[in-house]
Amino acid sequence: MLDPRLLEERRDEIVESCRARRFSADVDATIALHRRANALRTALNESNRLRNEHQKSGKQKLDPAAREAHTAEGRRLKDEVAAQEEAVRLAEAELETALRGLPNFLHPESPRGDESDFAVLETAGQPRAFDFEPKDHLALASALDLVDFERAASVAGQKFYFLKREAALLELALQRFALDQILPEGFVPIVTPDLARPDVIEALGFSPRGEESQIYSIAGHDLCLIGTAEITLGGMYADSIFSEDELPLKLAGVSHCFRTEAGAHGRESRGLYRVHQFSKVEMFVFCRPEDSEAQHRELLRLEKKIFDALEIPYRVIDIASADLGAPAYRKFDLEAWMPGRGAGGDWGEITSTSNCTDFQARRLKVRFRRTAEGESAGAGKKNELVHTLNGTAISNARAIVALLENHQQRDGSIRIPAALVPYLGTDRIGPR
RNA sequence: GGAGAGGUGGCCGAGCGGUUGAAGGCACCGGUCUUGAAAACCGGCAGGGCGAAAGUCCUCGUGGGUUCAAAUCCCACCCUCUCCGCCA
Repeated sequence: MLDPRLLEERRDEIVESCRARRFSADVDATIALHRRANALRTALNESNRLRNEHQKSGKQKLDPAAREAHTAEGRRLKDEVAAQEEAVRLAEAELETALRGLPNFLHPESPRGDESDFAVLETAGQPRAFDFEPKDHLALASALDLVDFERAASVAGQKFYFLKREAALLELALQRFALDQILPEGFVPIVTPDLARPDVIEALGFSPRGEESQIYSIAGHDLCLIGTAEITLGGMYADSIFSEDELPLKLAGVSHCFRTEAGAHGRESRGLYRVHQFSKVEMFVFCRPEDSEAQHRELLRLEKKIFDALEIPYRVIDIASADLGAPAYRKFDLEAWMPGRGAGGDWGEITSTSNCTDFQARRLKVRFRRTAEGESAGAGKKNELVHTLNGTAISNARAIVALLENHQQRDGSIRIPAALVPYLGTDRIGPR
């Protein structure tokens, strides 16, 4: 959520952000709502002040007639305040709804345009030149008996899967491998709940309800399955105040992720690429505003480190404005080369890292206290909102796709990159 | 799921229906003292809205209610803890 006080001051930027993200939102109407809510709030304050004064005067001894008059006036003031409170409540609710429709500011360097208008920041590794016809991960996994979509469909439905044999171990190995890559950087490893309350999900900027929702709801309970540990990790510190020396706080969340993939049919989504459930190690950072850009680069660096070690070619893209979503100020994705994707191979998203600045922190009420360095007085400093960032360390289903397709051998076996061998316990899967 | 206890400021913890936005302690900040640090002592210090400021308003889990007046009384809900049951 944006700071309503910045609406007028930075109106043009917000309008530009809406346009660039293809958000239809009325910024000027929101400004008007903010003004109206403020005016009503100020009027209510004045009424409250009068009421407080009246109440104080009621503490003295009064003769019966005066007491009766006083009580009557007290009732009148009470009713007046109640009416104004209702008006304020409505106005503020309206403002909040409008505010929720506004996206974050846009990083000046984020490419403007649609999904396909991303900028390629760099490419690492070379797509492998095969001396045989490479298969896609589904063919490879079927031949090696690593997945079972058919039986999963009968158990849970389409787009669920059983991972079998080395694939099951690979899932666990990748998680621990990814954790070991980032823990030395100061991340606290955390296994989070896989469910969360709708209000937490909303506070992080996701929509738990509605036709288009990517979020599963639990029938009979006020709970949803999380789409990412970003939700639980962000919610973990909702309504808290850090001291400056606690920042940056870096969390490495391990969770399952669930997505309805509503409206995703027909897109390139064979096999494990787009599924309803996968597990993920997610990095989440709370930091000072002045540090968030550097932290964003740091998350990107760690993502690259992980896929470098997995010997998977990838490119880094700077996501274009219309593909950014509401909370992200800027977003970088890693796209791995997937030889089995499309006709002759294609890039496929494997990680994503976003700087959400204070957009999530505002609704979550995550703040920090500066330790008053240099300031003369030291007192009277306001607490500030932190910035939040998130980034994928490893997202399992897609990491497995990339591993199988990139490291397949002529005989149908899969070479395991050296860095992963200690975790998986073998340097090769198959042939069978 | 059943029974009981409880949710107060960054943390711990007091709080007769009005004098309590809140005692006390810890932490933190400033100062005195000290070669320096510690200790001791003095002072400051909840969060948020509106406002240039003075100031003013709101907030004692959440939402209702009683009252001229609620952190204090009543109701509902949420959460935590203890015991019992069930269970990987």
